[in-house]
Amino acid sequence: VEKNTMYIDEVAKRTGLTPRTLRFWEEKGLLPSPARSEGGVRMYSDADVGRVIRIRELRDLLGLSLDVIKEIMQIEDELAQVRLKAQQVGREESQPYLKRSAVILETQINFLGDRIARLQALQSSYAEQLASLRNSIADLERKP
Amino acid sequence: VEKNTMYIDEVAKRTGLTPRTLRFWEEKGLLPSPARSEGGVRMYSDADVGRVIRIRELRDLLGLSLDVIKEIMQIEDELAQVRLKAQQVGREESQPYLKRSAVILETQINFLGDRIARLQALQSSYAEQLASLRNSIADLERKP
DNA sequence: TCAACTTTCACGCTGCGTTAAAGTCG
DNA sequence: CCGACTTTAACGCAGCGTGAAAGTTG
Repeated sequence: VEKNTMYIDEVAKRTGLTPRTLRFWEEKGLLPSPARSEGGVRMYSDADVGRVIRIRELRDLLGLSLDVIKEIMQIEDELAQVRLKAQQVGREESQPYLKRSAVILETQINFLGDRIARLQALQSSYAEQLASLRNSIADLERKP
Repeated sequence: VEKNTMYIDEVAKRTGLTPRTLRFWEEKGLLPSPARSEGGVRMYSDADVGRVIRIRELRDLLGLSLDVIKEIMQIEDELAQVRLKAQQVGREESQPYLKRSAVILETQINFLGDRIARLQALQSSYAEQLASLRNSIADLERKP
């Protein structure tokens, strides 16, 4: 089912969200106002869906507030713009933008690394408890 | 500064939360009602602080709702109780509880593994973009 | 025309932040 | 008695869920 224009309910199903959430995100400036039909019904493209999925990841995986996500998305949009212009416009002009973008990406990567490490620590502590539990269970089974 | 009894503000500083949040969690049944002074002021122990930190991890790292966290904490409390009784009470009686606890721990471990994998995927995508960006920057520096 | 969607309000719930007013601690 | 902290109570805000009432789509 590969359509490049769809109703809000289709977007909701593809992203695992609700129409209400999509309208709310649009209202808050996280999503651009999509095209409208003659009667005023929202019509979405596949690109729109991609953006929704990106935002959902930032919310669910990182638990960021919508305000913070909005900033990140604006930075990513700006980054994409800069990279396009870097090929058309002059070299020296675009370089500082590229370096700024690199710094932003590094920050994100470090932030993710920290998160991952802490989750792994939590997982290890659970794994230890599980191993200890299994020993207790095994003891019980040896001497009934 | 190792006290085993302290005011709510000290707990707040140690956990990085606010007194309001601690009182709210207590009200919602996440934290047990702590001891009170003569005048009715809450007095916390180091053990209380440990519980707060555990809850904070579940909220920040996993983004779970307070209701879900409450269930998890109750399960962990029950697990601790069962493991204590398993040494006193009969063997056959405690075994099913231990096995149920093991299943719960496995579920948590798998959930964490999934989270970690998705975060690593996100990190990889950022790393790729960063590498690509650095290529562009290097190109600009070679032909000024 | 009819079912199944859509639209814009608008109120409700969670998880606290933030005063306000009064009491406790040292 | 005083300043810093505490108490309960209450309203406010974000991020939606959940209808209600009316229009659009096929």
